Amino acid sequence: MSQPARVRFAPSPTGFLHIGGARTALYNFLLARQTGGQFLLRIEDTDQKRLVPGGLEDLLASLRWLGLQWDEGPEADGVCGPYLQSQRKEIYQAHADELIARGSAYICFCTPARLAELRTRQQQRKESPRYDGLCRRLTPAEAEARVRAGEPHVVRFKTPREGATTVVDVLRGEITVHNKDLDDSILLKSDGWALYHLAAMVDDHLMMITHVIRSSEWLPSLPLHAMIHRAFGWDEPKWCHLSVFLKPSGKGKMSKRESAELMKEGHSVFVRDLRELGYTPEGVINWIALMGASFDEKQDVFSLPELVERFSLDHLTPAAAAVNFTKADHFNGVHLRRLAPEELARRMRPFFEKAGLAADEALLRRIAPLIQERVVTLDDGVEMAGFFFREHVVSAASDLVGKGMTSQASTEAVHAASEILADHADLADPALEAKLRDLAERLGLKPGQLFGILRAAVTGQTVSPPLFGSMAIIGREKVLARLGAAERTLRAM
RNA sequence: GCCCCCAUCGUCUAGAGGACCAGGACGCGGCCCUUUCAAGGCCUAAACCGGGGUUCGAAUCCCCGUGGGGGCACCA
Repeated sequence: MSQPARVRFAPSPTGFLHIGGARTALYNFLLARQTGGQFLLRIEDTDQKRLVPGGLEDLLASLRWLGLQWDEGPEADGVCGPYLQSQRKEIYQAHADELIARGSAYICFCTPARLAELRTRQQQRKESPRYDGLCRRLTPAEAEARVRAGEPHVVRFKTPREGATTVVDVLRGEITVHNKDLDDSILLKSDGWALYHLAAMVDDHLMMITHVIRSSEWLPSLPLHAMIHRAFGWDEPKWCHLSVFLKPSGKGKMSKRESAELMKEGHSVFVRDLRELGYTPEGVINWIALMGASFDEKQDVFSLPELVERFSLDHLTPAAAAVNFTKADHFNGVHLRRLAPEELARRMRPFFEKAGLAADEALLRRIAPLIQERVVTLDDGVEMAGFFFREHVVSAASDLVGKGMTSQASTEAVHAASEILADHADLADPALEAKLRDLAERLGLKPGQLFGILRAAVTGQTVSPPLFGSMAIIGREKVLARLGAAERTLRAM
């Protein structure tokens, strides 16, 4: 085992937690647990304009639902707090000052208007938009005087103009860029707030982060981030940039509109939606863990503890991965089948209640084994087993007529079956099935023909959980009542 | 436009120079089991982006091309 890793998930609460963020959080969590280290949650909320109401709450709830509890962060105080960047403004300002003192940053007075104009000119000339370094020429005395005079200003990083910067990414090896291709990025805005580049690097250092595991959209600014660490004289953390998720077609990232379309098909990229759609934390975790990774040559079903055991950054792949919702269903079904029936019942209950069915827990517990290998998501049970909770079921007349049979023959079959069933106080009697098979034979029917009619009569469905198990749970009285109703429907044809 | 990253079945991936007529999983198709639907079991089809090198030997290393992705904000 490697040294204990101190890692962090550092989202910005500008929306609801999606599977990309969840997977980043998961890998951080796994490395921390795997190495006996700590998993921190830091909220990057320096840009108050972009915050979404309820975003933070959703984030904490989604992470907890997935089972990714953080060791330090909001609602889990630690020695490195506060863990909300909005409460760390002065820390960043002090570090910006230090960078200026070290000659690695400078104060810039250029107005947004000049910057915009500069950018336009550069684009017209087909040059990359970059700050021209005008304020680099200011002497410290000049700069200080203008600051004191109240002139608006930002702090920029003084990126070397010559040479190249090399940074090592765990998944990709050395990445080298020419410094001339880099910009003098802004570190501190004119309102005094730090930008991500400064805030995140300062916090990662102060919070003693050993591995920065984040989305690969940060790769382009990796050289800047490494230079910031180096400018302070700090040791760099290990950098690990995760592959991005592409839409199912593999062409491009998921857009907002596509996410809405997905929801209609029972899929989503948002954790809160997945939960509502009847996915389990186990299924979602398993699904996203394997998008961009492989932990075993012969096995791909894992629980969270199993993932902790096997996790290693070496198992991650740098290539982008297309999201595959069919696979989410598969993993969800697998994990649903792994649940103890009582647990399945407990988890399905809210979905029955949401559907307006008074789901008695004891009854649900008896039903669970019957539908366990049939449900893909927790809400599937409602459609599959709703008939257990309803007083009456309505069967379509056409469904009550056996395959290849007349309504007359079907009526007789229902009637004869009712008489046999009436003889059994307990429909769980194992002899019952043999008797009904005998009946089928006597009537010259295949078992499937008779059972099909009974299924439709008793459950109101053509597809249902096993007939005998279902009847045993429904009970003789109700079964006979439903059969009687079916007989009346058939006679009326 | 510029910079960076990536490239094995439809999809997620195994593969770190000979163990590969390329393995697993999802999905697809077929068979078995079966009262429906599932689940389960068995089987089939399906890939090393292209071109140059290096090497006795390349899916694996290098270069070029192509394709895909990401980034170029006083957002994160």
